[in-house]
Parts: sequence; structure tokens; C-alpha cells
Amino acid sequence: MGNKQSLDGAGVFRVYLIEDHTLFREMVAMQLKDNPTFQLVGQSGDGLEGLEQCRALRPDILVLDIQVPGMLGTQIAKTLINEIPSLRILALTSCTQNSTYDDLLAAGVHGYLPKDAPLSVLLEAFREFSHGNTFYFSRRATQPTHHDTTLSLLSEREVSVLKLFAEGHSTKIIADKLGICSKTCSNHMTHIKDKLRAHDASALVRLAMRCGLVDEVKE
Amino acid sequence: MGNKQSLDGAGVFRVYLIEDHTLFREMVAMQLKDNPTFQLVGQSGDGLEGLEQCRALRPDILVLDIQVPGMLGTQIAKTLINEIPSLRILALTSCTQNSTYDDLLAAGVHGYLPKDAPLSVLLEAFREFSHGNTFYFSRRATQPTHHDTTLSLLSEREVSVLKLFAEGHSTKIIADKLGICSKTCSNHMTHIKDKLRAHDASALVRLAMRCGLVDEVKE
DNA sequence: AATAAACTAGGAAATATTCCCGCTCGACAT
DNA sequence: ATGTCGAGCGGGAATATTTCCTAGTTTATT
Repeated sequence: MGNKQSLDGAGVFRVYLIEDHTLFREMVAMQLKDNPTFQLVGQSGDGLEGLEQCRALRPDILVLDIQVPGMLGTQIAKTLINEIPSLRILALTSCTQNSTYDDLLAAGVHGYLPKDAPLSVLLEAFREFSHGNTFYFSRRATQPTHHDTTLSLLSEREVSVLKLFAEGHSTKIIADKLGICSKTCSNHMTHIKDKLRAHDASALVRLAMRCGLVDEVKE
Repeated sequence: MGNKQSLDGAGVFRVYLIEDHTLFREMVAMQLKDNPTFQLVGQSGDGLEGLEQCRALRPDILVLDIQVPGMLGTQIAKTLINEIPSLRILALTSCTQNSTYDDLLAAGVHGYLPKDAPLSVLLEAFREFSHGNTFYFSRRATQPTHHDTTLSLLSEREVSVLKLFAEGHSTKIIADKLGICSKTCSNHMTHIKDKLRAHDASALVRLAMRCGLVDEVKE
């Protein structure tokens, strides 16, 4: 594969880090320092600042924490991939939510890594990048990933049920409000859980909040 | 100054890590491996498991991420300080959580470190610990919060149950983790709902999030 | 016309919840 | 010492919910 235009003559990759946990960031930096294949050209704990510096420094690789303050991680990825086509982005994320993963792929990142992955996997990701390959650490054998903004996975009725559930109504009340049998409502809930791969109330509520079905925090 | 009974003859400190982000945890482990003063005796990404292993291994130093699944960080600290008086605990926290700082000091931890501290401060904390000193990294302005009052309505056990519930575990799993009957767990849940006047899953999850029992909505 | 998917429920078995009850234990006051 | 109180544990029985099955109707798409 001759697509190593991001690699300069000496075979050294210029790396930039965007990650708000300084401790974490500096420890990743030390991992890189031990490896002569990589040269750390900068780091930041703020999304906007990191974006600006990447524009100026034009690194080969960006290690990007998606949960970074200042700017939405997926937006950073999308913007930079557009402006610097040669840039390879390794996305880090501390949560294992389903939708982020697909959002990241849609944004065009070249690697994905949850923070609860072992260190060896991070090093493997760097190795893959240094060989010009992409790296995906999938927590689940990936599906044909049609763009699911989570809610688009659900039917209209299912969205209604989920919203009412997240608002705190019981199955019976939901069924009542929708004019259906509580059994039907239960079945809808089961389908929702299957589709969203969220088989507990907690995950469902958080998903509903993320999708704006209910207010983030009340009172 | 003669309180170095936790230090064995060779001057090596036995360290245990509780931190759910494996990447972070293993990088801290590498920092320790470079220092002959410390010996890593174990690590875990789960609060309950970590507690059990600390009971068995009786380390000199515990590096404890407060936002760990399985058990409330402050409870882990309180419990272990009670059972192992010689244990020194260095508390890590990822968010500049409002009330946790005071809770931690109340729990009796010997060091406090936000994850956005520079690496040098972590190493300094280890240095202080190895000299038998405590370490407090002064954090930024703290605004008092109200959600202490919410949790103070609950007993210790009930907080544990609520946390595990908000993490998405079923009553059976929670009972299993806590070593109690699922019936007991159900009863705890009923009492929690009564005390918090939150009789549906959605309200419970939102309350738990507001109280910092689980991470906020990501992304 | 045929296929698919959404929406609707019923039956049956498994689980969960609620509301009782009683038990133990430690703290604390009389 | 004795009594009381609340935390924690869990059994029993009634009720509610969930899950997994099946299967009907409607609507949209090809």
C-alpha cells in the first residue's frame, strides 16, 4: 500500500494528543517517548485549542479523547479529517455507549479505543498506525452499521413508549396513555431493549436522555 | 514520625490499584514498575472486587479511583481504613466533583489527586507517601452542593444498592455482588424508592446521576 | 401479488416487586 | 442491665412485569 504520504522520509510520525485528563495524557506521552517511531509535537486538554494547534502543526496522527471539553469530539474529528486528509485519528472514549462508536465511524476516524482496553491494545493501535493501517477495537462484532442515531433504530411507536418510560411511567400507565394493552407495551419495551442493546432500566434512561427524549436533570 | 509500621524492612511499599479505566490503570502500574520503592501487588477495575482483594493482600498503599463501578469510592475508603489502619489511600478523581473532596477527607484518605493534575504531581504524591507523609493537592474553588442531603436519607447499604442499580445491574446481580438474598435487595430497593419518593426507574437513575453515584451522560 | 415490517395481543413460564412478618445486632439512653 | 431504635437480613404470599412464543391486521414497498 503506497498510502504513506503522511509519513516523512525518516519514518517518524508526528503525534498530537487531545485529552483533558492531564495524568492520562502525560502517561500516553511517555508511552510515545519510549518509541522512536513517534514524535509528540503537542498536546492539549481542550478541544478548541487542540483543533487550532492541529491546524498549525499538521500532525500525522491525532489521539483524540471524545469526551473533551471545549468542543464535541466527533466534530473535532470531522473537521480535521476534512481539512487535513492525511491525518489519522485514534479516538479514545471512556464510555462504551453504542452510538458514539457509530458516530465516530461516521466521522471517519481511523481507530477506536475504549479507555478500559488494556495498554497492550493501545500499543497495538500505534503499531497498526505506523504501518499505515486503521485500527478498530470493536467491543462487538460490528454490524452493517447503517447510520443509527440511536432513535432511528426504533419505530415511531417504540420511541413513544421509550419516552413515556423515561418520563417515569409504568408499563400499565404507558399502555393506558397509548390506548394499547399492557402486554403490547411490554413487548415494545423488549424490542426497544433488543434494538438499543440496553437491557436494563439505567441504560435505557441514559440513552433516552442523550437523545433528548427527557430533560437531562430535573428539579 | 515513627509511624512507618506499614513499611517493611526492605523499604518497599506494597501497592494496590483500583481504577476502572484499564489503560489508565496499566500506565500507572508502569510508573510504579519504574520505581523500586514500590511493588504492585494487584489491581482491579471493580470496587467490590478491589475491596475483597485488599482485605486479602493487605497492601501498604491503595490508589483508588473514586468513580469506580461496583461500590462507592468513599465507602471503599472508609471500610478499608477501618479494617486496615496502616493502609494509606491515595484518592483519584476524574471530575472536579463538588462534594467528593470533603467526603474523601471525612472518609480519612491520605492523599487526593484530580486526574487533570500533571504526572509530576502523581509522582510527588508517591514520594510523599514513601516518606510516610500525607498528600493533598489543593483543588480549585468548591461550591457546596445540595445532593448530600439526598444521599444522607439513605443508609450505607441502600447507597450501595442504588449505585449498583444505576450502573445497570439487576436485583439478582446486585444481591450476588453484595452477598445477600435477592429478596433483601428488592426490599432495599423498595425502601430507597420510599425514602427518595422516586417510585420509578427513571427518577431513580436521574437521582443517582445527580448525586454522582454514576457518571453523567456522556457525549 | 408478494414481502416485509409495524402494531397489536394472548398464553405460559419465569422474575420482580410489594407488603407483610420476624429475626439479629450494635448503639445509645434510661 | 434493660429497653428502644434503626440497620440489615430474609421468608411468605399476592400481585405485577418480563420474556418468549405465536398470530392476527394493517401499511408500505417492490
